[in-house]
Amino acid sequence: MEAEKKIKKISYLESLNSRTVFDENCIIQVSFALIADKWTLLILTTLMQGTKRNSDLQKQVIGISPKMLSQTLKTLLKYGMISRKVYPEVPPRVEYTLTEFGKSLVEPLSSFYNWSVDWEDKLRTIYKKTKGKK
Amino acid sequence: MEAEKKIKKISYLESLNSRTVFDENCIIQVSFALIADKWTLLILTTLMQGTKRNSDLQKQVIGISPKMLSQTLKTLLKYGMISRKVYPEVPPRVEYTLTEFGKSLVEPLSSFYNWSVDWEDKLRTIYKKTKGKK
DNA sequence: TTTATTTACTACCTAAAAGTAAGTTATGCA
DNA sequence: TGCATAACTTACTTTTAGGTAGTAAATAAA
Repeated sequence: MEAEKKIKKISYLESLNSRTVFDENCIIQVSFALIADKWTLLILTTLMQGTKRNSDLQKQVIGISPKMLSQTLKTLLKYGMISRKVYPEVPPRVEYTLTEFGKSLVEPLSSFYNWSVDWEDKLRTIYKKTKGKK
Repeated sequence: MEAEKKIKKISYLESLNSRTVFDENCIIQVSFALIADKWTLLILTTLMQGTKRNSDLQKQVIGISPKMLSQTLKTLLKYGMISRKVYPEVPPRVEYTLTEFGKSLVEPLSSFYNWSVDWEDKLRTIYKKTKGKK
């Protein structure tokens, strides 16, 4: 990224004054309300690798139930973040792909991924201590 | 950011092969399990503005209940992402500040913030349609 | 016609998250 | 001691997330 663009980008957050209110009129609260949950972010991250079938996702996103997978895909479809293509085959084949809107999340999600890698030891220690419970 | 660093950073995600499994041994699943929820991310984003008191956060993070605020702050304290300083005054004053670990989230959170601003119209349309319900 | 296979949906249930409201602690000073 | 106030906690209730199991659609091949 060019230094110029970087400066512009960080400035959004720095432009907030200390009395900025984060309500539903604030776009960051809106976006967190829509996508800030574990399964949604994991599925989006997985789809960044490319087109996937339902069964691929079921294999890759360990721990997700078939119901949550279908439900989350349906929501992302409704949001326009993924597209769905059905192949008239037997057995049926359905493929999910990120739309341009979905792909726009590559940067924030990569950023989170990098952060996780950088702080891996610390994060694992916390996770063990809390056993995933907050 | 220098182009070199940028390349290194994006490569974490690109280095995954298409059969990578996202289970609890995968660091991205661990980090999402710990912090991927609306209130946690909103409080962290707010604290990126600097030190805040409980009552400041209550005023800025619209919609959060006092219980959720206390609870989330307690969790972040346990994670070592924020520090807590009590001033022996009347009435009591307690200030919360991001630790170095907490500050390390500036980049991913800024990235999300920028994304939200870039897609503001689309996000608001979705939010209205769904009324925040998934 | 029956079978096989993937996807998706529904109904029912349990567990966890989160809201409400009331009460408690901590604090320094009068 | 009593007070005033911010910060915090607890008990209770409601809401939402999530799991399991069963079923249906699709259709080519047996």
